[in-house]
Amino acid sequence: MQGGTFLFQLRYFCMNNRQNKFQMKRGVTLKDIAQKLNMSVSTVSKSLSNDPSISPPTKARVKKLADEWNYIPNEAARHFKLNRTYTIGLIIPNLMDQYYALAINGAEKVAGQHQYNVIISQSHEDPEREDKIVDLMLRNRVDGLLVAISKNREDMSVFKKTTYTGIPVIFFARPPKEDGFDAVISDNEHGAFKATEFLIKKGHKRIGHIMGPESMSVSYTRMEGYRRALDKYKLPYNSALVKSVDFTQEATFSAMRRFMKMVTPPTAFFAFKNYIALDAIEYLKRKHPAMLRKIDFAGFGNLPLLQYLDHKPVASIEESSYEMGEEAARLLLRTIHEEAPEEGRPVQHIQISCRLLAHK
Amino acid sequence: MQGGTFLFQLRYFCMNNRQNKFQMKRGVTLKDIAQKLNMSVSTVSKSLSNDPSISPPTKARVKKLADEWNYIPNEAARHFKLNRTYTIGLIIPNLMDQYYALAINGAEKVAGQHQYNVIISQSHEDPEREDKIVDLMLRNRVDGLLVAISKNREDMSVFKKTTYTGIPVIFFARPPKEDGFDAVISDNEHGAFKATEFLIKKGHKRIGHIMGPESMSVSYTRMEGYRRALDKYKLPYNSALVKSVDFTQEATFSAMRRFMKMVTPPTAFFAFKNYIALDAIEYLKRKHPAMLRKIDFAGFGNLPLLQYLDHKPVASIEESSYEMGEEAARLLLRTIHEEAPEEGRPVQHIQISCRLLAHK
DNA sequence: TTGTACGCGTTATCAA
DNA sequence: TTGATAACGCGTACAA
Repeated sequence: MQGGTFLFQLRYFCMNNRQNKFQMKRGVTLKDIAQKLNMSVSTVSKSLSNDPSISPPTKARVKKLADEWNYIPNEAARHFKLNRTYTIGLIIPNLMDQYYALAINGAEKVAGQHQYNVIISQSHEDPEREDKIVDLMLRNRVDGLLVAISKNREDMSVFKKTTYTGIPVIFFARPPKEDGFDAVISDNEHGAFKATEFLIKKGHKRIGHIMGPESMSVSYTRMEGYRRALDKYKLPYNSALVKSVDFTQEATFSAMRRFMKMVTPPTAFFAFKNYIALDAIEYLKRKHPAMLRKIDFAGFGNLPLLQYLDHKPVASIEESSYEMGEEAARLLLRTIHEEAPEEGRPVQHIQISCRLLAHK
Repeated sequence: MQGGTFLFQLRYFCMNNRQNKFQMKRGVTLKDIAQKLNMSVSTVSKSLSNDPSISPPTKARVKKLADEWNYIPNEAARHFKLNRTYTIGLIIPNLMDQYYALAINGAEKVAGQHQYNVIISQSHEDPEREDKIVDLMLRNRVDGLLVAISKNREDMSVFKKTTYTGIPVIFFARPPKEDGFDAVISDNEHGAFKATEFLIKKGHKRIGHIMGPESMSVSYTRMEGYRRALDKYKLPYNSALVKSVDFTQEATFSAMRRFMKMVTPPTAFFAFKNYIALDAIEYLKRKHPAMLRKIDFAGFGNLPLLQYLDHKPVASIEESSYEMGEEAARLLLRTIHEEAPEEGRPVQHIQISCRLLAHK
């Protein structure tokens, strides 16, 4: 059924010539097959789904023609009837961040295992854009939403609305500040603790923290871990050693400038994430090359690109974002398949533990 | 219309209590609104689409209730009727490659501008998996396909079938070996020429080429550019200086091992792409640290991560993958909206020119 | 063993 | 100005 079939296909399409491109036939339907074979649509439908009530010869005829005509079942129609699209929407800040790319892989895997499609969209850290994406996805009737919210998100009403409408939303990586939402997150506090502890054990007494944006709750959680580590090892906490950045290179440069201007700058930094640490290292390269080898960094995110770097963090907190994507998707599917989502259900939280990874 | 509305929503959902979770109502419909207001569905539909034949008071009543009940139009149903899903499928080898991540951004932008959704899937360089993805996407009736084929793809029949069925396919970045397919690609030969020329002008006389997989046509195109540059500058072409790899680190290491074993190893390399150059540099770091500063690399792909590297290629060929994604999506949408796709149409090719980018 | 009828949410057409 | 009806592709309960 190679070339010949294709030509036949072409003829077939030419036959039902509809002028309007928007009404153009886009694929063979059960009806087409039924007409050709002089039988009813339901017989064709049953034949193709191997219904035992259909006689083998009939089945054979149907399957033969379906094959020749290259029939492809229309899942959209099937789902339409079921009132579900078997599609989940995935909203992330940025595809270029390998962390999210990995999480997507995990989510896609789980979704695929359950015959779900995934549609991905990026907020580019813009809450307004995020709102539009949610709206678009709801219009397209995704069965659920997987969201790593943009860093400046304040108003959670869109997501509340979504949940109340019966479309479950699972947050991952970046939980909302507000309580009451299902979420899958890393064990951020413990990870931060371990990273800081690693630096302390390496002998550092004065450790700075390049904190994440103040608009994100994770920033505080990680800061708390940093603080707990200092406490445990009887090091003083000094708020001057904590500076918040917004992920832009400029912000990190500016923070580093202020750090390095101090009378006694920190000898090590725990960074909210390693993309930030890389910018901080870049700053040292440009402005304080002599310090490069004296200052240690540790941060979240064991990025594949780290392997190529000469100057890199001494330790990373491996966040298992692939696993997080998997877990988030699993939780979402579970929620989707739950009975009676109207009933009150406890908020679900899943924590993925982090691993400390010393480099070199 | 905050909290109160939501509660109402809840009650609303509880009222039509259907046991079966698969038949559960998932959102307010036109019918619901029509029933409540004692009018026909068509009136409601027209009111919401601002049909001039509906009286302003009626429109107002409808819109008010639609708002209160938080009506969200069901695009799936709408598309179902129109026989199109306003969704395009995007198949790439790997999301972790920033090159594709950027291309996706470009494609998404253009698709979004035309109210199209994008569903993304990764082949992970596995043709079989790619086949399954195509099948799945066709079952879901995407309106068109954007594909960067996996490196080992030999049999193009799936895509032929797709095209003949009336679903346009645009290839990008990696065109098929076979002719006859629409594609958007970089000006690979010229890019390769410029990269090699750059190395020559830097004084190198013995330039190796770490070639891409032999299964990919682009590999030959880039090799041709390399060869043309040698020719132009009267340097001898030596097939021993060309070694093909398959993107794995092991393959690149092995190629470099053979290169460095030569009596006079190359003093510079033109790499099929910079991810390969990075592995080659990594090899030198481990095995020939002394040579690190003496050997130059140039390759395709100006990756954002390059900025953080100490040892990096001296030049990159900027492929404008964002632009390529845009162009590919544009071409696809144009093809989708074409009248009479049955008619013979010349194969469409778009070339994106590359820019040489010297680093540091 | 096969066919008929219906419904999913929406829009377009035609009738009232 | 509004309403009734058909249609999109499919599955299924029920009738023949």
